[in-house]
Parts: sequence; structure tokens; C-alpha cells
Amino acid sequence: MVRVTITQVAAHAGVSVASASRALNGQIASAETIAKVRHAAAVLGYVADATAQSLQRGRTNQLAYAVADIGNPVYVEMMSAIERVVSASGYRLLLSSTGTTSSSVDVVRDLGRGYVDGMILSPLRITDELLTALAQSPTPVVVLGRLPDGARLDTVRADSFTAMRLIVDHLVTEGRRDIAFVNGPTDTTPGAFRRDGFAAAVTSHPYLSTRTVDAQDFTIAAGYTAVRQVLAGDQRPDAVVAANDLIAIGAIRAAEDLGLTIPRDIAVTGIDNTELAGVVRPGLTSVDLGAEERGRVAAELLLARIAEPSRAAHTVTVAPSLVVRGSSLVAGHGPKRVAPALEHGDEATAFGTEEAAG
Amino acid sequence: MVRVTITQVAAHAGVSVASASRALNGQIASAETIAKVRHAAAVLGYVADATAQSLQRGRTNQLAYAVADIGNPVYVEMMSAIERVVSASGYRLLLSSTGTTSSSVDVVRDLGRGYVDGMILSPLRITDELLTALAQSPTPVVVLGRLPDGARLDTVRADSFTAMRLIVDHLVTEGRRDIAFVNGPTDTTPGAFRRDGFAAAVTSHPYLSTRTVDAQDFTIAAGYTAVRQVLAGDQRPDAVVAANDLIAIGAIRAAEDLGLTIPRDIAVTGIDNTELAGVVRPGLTSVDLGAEERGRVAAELLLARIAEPSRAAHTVTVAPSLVVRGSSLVAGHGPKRVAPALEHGDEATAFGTEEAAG
DNA sequence: CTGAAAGCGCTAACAA
DNA sequence: TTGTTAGCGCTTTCAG
Repeated sequence: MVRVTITQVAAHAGVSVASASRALNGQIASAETIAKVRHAAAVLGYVADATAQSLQRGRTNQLAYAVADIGNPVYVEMMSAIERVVSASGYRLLLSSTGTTSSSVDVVRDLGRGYVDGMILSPLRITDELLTALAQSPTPVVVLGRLPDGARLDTVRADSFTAMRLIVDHLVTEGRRDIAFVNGPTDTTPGAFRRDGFAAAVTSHPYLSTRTVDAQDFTIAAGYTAVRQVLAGDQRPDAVVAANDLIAIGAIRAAEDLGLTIPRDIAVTGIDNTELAGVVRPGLTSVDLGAEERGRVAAELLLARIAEPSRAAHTVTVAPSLVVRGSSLVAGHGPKRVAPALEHGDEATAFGTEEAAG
Repeated sequence: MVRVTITQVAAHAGVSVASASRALNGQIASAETIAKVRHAAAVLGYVADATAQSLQRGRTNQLAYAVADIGNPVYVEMMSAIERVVSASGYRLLLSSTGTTSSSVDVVRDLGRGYVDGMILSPLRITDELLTALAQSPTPVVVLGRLPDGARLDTVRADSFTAMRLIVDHLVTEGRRDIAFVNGPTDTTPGAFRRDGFAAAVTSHPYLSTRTVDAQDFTIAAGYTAVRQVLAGDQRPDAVVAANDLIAIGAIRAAEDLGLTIPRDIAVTGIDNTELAGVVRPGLTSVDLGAEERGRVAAELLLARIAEPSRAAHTVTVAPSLVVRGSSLVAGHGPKRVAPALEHGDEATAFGTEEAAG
């Protein structure tokens, strides 16, 4: 299995390399040349070298998805959606983990090496340093998450404010009056926005009693610990609003271990509507932030920017939807979904908002 | 942000491109040259172009992981492990989905394009066509799964026979005597080996009553459907052995919907010991096939082969371990793990077997 | 329509 | 130690 080059194909076909290249790429060439070259290529088992093509054409046909914590089901869901769009467009997908060795900033800086034509970045924290790196990046980057106003970048974001409002309103409707909000770290983008979203949602219900605890991170274990702490207090809340499904599952465990029954003694809600939400018992009421859709849209924005580098920066906000399951109900209604209508995995949903700027 | 090349760095530093290259790559060069070149590179913001380096050096520093169904937690777990090893060795990881557009065979054939230095392949079905493509591949491939004897390829595999034996023995110990085996499609590699493994495991217990159903695929929905069918029969089994955790969760749902209590009326077991197993109630007894370890070992084998292409083909078998949770117990013991000792996520486990051949 | 030649950006001989 | 030169394999002017 020795590497066969276009030079050998050309020689075998009795034409120049230029003709061979043209014939192979569907450029202008006589029928006879095409036939000879095709034949030679087939006989020799020729396949064009991707690296050489990349160098010559100035593009790699590769895109990257950079995320801190692959392993979190939400990011996997996004990645699947991205992969689908990307491979359908003839690109290969590269996975860059930003968690361990390198930070988001490093990853963005490394883009200068030109190993991909574009990147989708899901940063945990958005720092000034990162924004600078993004602004200077020679390769287009689409950011999943909320950027400061004025950042001229393609962005796809969830709507944490609406999400929190949906949850709080629902709990109020179900008669809950004392809500503990278990957030993740507030120095992360999701943590910060869920904190603010919760605060905003609560203002509509001044009679509510609320408190907030920050879990160490967005995991089951951290959720468990945080909720044990909350439930150890004097006054037990009648609802726990968790910042994501993993924390929520930790909350369910903690409540169970204290002999509480969900939802009778305490309601629990999550965010992300991952597969886990449908698997635990009682089913976990959760807000679907449209991970699949966000991934798909991000990939589409990236492809559009590559096709037209000078186009205006777009920001797409994906509308959340509440999926009600047993963990938050008083009596045993079945699961239902609250506005806007959106089935999990549904492909045909409209964008919440799209604004072009810059 | 215009692309700056080594030529410009050399000019700025007042040396030749060769000297610039040597200085940048830690080759032999005078201290003064190094200083000048480093300075020039810093001033101009130079970063070497990855594609040009690849073309020249003849390697891409990229490895690929090809899998049909990313989204299945097991493959995500493997991918994380692979990513860790790969990025620690300075390689980038590419994700090739073989499910939708292209088959495993296409993916392997495409390796001829030279866009990666090696690949880890997790094929759902191993066909002669695939074996041929693998044998002819110019780039090394490590296969996750069981290959026919005589295939001179690096392989990492789980031990389905031991896995099934652990489960069946456990259920027998717990007093179960009528076992329904709910497999996935038997024309897939896992399906075929789990079928054979179950058959073998059962022979040690001739007094057992058993039956087998094949679910449509390895999903919760398919498991649910298959188990509804099983439980509709005249004689209800006292245990369901599912071919993976997803099918097992479908089984739990089906049993619950028929008003059965797990494990009192019926025991349920899974395979893979995914995160889901610890999250459902009752906890799902499951065999850990060492996904994390298999991924890690596969990556290590690949790196070893790239370093030494002519070395003998290795086959590593990872030992399974049974993780007992509530879904299979008669009385309420806590969770426990049966031989060999292996904690979920444990990094420091020995290989079950390693044989070198070829 | 075809071939010769240049060159993508880089590294590695080879001489000097 | 350094610079000159030759490619890596391919695509693309530019003459013919």
C-alpha cells in the first residue's frame, strides 16, 4: 500500500499532471483525457492527498467544536447536531476539549495555525482575554453562549430569563411558595445568567420566599451536597429549582435520602431536559433550552460565515420550553409541555429571535 | 489579521527561512539567531501553518475516532477517554460519524486521503468488506470490537462471555430461575456476542428456564417494546437480562407500566454500567465492560503503532465487572461490585488479557 | 484543450 | 552554524 500521487496517475494516463488534475476535478478537459485519467486513477487506486489539497486550496475542510466538558449530555447533544450539519456539508469535525490541558483562550489562539476553517466554541467563562482572542482570530468562530453587547460575533444563545420564568411561574401555579435555587458556579456564563434569570423571575411573585445556594459545579455529586445543606436548614423549602438536570438529580437523591417524597414534600426542577430527565422517577420537570437546535444553528451560522466572510454578525436566541413531569406536580397529572410548543428532538422549530448587527 | 509566514519572520530577523525554521523548532542554531527569530516571530505574531507542516513532515498530528452512534453514553465515555490520551500526546481528535452518510467501510477507505495519522474504529458490524478495507488501509486502525481470528490488527475488546456469566450467576444466586434475555439486533457485533455469551452462561445452570427476544436496536424505546411483548406471554419470567443499559431501562418502564415491582416481581439487569444505571430507581444492576479503559487502551495501542509501525498486532481484552444495584436483589442489600474489583472511572486497572500476534 | 511552470508554507539535505 | 536549494502533492495561471 504505497502512496500513489497524481504524478503517477498522469504518467500512467500519458498526460500532464495539470490535465490529470483538471480531469479529476471536473474541470474543462476532453472526453478522452477524462477517460484515460479516470482509468489510470482507478487502476492505481489513486486518492488525492487531503493535506496537499488543503495547502494549495487554502482551506482544510475541517471545522472544530470546542467544549470544556464533553460528557455532559447537553454538550453531546449539541455535538451530534453539529456533526450532522457539518458532515452533510462535506466538512470533517474536530473535537477540542478545553477543559484539561488548554483553556478556551489557548484554543482560539491556536486557530492561527490554520488547521480548521472555522470553530464553534462553547466557553464556560467569557473573559476579556477570550474576547480579545476572538476578535483577533483569523478564522471564524461562532460562540455558543451570551456575549457582551457590541461583540461583533456570530452567537447562538439560550434564553435563561424566559427559562427561569417558565419554571418559577409553573411552581407558583402548582402552589409552591418557598423556593430554593441551587445554582452552579456563578463565575461561569450559565451560572451568572441563571442567577440573574431567577432573580428576575421571582420579582413577579413578591410573596415568594426564596434562597440561593451555589453548588461546586454542574454535577450530580455537587447538587447532592448543596441540597443536603439546604435541607438541613430550619425551614424546608417546598421546591428546589436546580440550574441543570445533573444538579436536579443530585437534589432528588438528597431529598430521598432524607425521607422526603417528591413531589409531595418537595418539588424539584431541572434545566436542559436531557435524556436523564425522562429516565429518573418521578420524571424530572425541566426546561428544554434547545441544545440540539442551538448546535444546528451554530453550525449553520458558521457555514454561512465561511461562505460569506464579510456578512453581518448574527445573534440567534433559541426559545426555551418547559417540559413538565412528575417531579413538580401536586397531583399526578401526566407530563406536558408549556409554550412554545417544541418536542424533544423536533427538527422543525423556528428561531426565537434573530438579530443581525455590525 | 493577515497570515504571516516564516518568510516574513526570516526577513524581519535578517536570516534565511531555513535558519528561522531551525530556530523555531529547537534545532541547532546560534543563540543570537534564536533570539532574533523569536523576537521577530513575537513581533509579527507568527504561528506556523499546520497544513504546510503536515505536508512537509508527512503527518497530520490528527487521529480519528469513528463510531456509528455518538449519543449512546458508552461511546461518549470511550470518546472522552480517547480524547484525553490523544490530546496529551499532542494530537487533535477528529470525530467521524459512520451512521448516517457513510459506512465504516467508506470511512476506512477515506483514510487513503491521509487526513489523519491513525484511526480508532468502533464498527457496529464487521463484514468481509470492512476487513478487506482494513487490511489495505495505509493508515493504522485500532478496532474496538471482536475481529475474526487471524486478522492482524490491533484490537481492544470487551469480554461478553464473562459478562453474561457474571450476570446469570448473580441472578441464579439471587434465586431467579426463569430468565428472559432481551438482546439487540444479532447481526451487530455486540448483539452476536451477547447472544452467544448468554447461551454459554446458561449451560452451567441446566435447571433454568430461558427465552430470548431481539429488540429492534439498542435503545430505550426498543427495549420497552420488546419487554412488553415478553411480559404479555403466559409465563412471566422472574428476571430480564438486557443487552445494554438502554434496553434495560426500557424494560424497567415496561414492567412498571404493567404494575410489576422491581426487583420483587421481576429482576432487571443491564450492560455497560453507564451513568444511567446509577440514576434510575431502583438502581440498575449492570456489567461494566470498561468503556473508559477500552477507549484509553485503544488510543495507547494506536500511538504505539504509529511510533513503531512494524510491531506485532496486539489484542487486549478488558475484564468486565458486575455492579450490583437494587434492580436484581431479593432483599434490600446495598450496591456492591463483584470480581474483578474495578471502580467506575478507576484509571488504574490492569488489562484482562493481552496477547501479541502476527 | 493541453502542458510547462509556479507556488501554497514549510522542513531538510547539502554545501559553504 | 548558516544559506541555498529542493521538494512534500496538489491546483492554477499562462502560453501554446
